[in-house]
Amino acid sequence: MPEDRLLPRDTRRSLPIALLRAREAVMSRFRPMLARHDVTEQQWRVIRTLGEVPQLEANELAERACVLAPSLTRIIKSLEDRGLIARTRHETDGRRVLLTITPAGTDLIRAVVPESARIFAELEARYGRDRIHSLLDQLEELTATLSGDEA
Amino acid sequence: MPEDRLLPRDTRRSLPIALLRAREAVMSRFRPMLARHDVTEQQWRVIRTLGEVPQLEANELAERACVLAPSLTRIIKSLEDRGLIARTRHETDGRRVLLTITPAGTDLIRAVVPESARIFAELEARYGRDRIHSLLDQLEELTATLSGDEA
DNA sequence: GCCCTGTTATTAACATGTTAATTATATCGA
DNA sequence: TCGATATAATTAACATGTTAATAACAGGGC
Repeated sequence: MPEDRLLPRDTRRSLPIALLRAREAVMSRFRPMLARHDVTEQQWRVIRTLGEVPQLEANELAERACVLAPSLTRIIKSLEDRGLIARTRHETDGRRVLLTITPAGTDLIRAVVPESARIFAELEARYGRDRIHSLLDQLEELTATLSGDEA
Repeated sequence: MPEDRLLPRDTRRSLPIALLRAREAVMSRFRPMLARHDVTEQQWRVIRTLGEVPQLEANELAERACVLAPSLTRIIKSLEDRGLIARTRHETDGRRVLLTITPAGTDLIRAVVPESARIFAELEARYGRDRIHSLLDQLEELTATLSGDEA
């Protein structure tokens, strides 16, 4: 067993890389459609998240949309300039920022959702609905297990 | 069933977001260690990949390390300046760039690998070795299915 | 040998990721 | 009330993602 090459583990079986590749394989199907609507993947997550509730505080929005606070600050600025979301100050706590979606924002959601559903349906047809749900279950369990406690 | 809220699909069951969260949960365990060695996650993927073969062309390296060409250009510049990798021109084809790891690069690998293995072992212990392999299988199948043909 | 075309890598321009520092506001306790 | 501490958001600085354009070279057909 010559050691001329260093083998960290099994690179072809790396969990982080497998997650990265799978994510890219999935997103490459959605990105062109989102680009046609002039939104990035992250901007779409923010808009869609705001479409689900009457209003959200910035930190909650960041958590749900899976974007870091500095990114959210920039995205909010951009989406507010485009009139897709609205920013308000909390009444009693001047630090907090409240976000809501605008009518233009809901219009965008209504335009994107059917296309998104179509793409996802084709993905389900290709890979199998039950297998996707099974995969989702395992991903959620992994996430829950690892974020359980810090160590 | 009032329609005051728009429900794209089941946001809490979004495959792209689940992959993103899982990836973040995993990487958050490795990032601090890599930071102590002054490399980013992507730089580490590049270095580790080069540690597995005598030499690689840039396009092959980008593919294996899962970084886009423009990112690789920047990373190569940085790692070459730090003496961790070496860049050569292909003998007969002036367009191609050949990359090899340097002794300093292999030193870094030797320093990082044990720590990486320790972190991964703890992850395996926590989530289960067989479950991780099962998850890897499914991720690879999903990736293969979706990148099978373009549509 | 020369144009045409395709390929490889780089650059450009902008958006986001990532960590640390900073600002603004709240809250608590003396 | 004041001052110390904590929290929310922003900013700063750098690295990477993403797409499009460009530069540099190869190869084929004439």
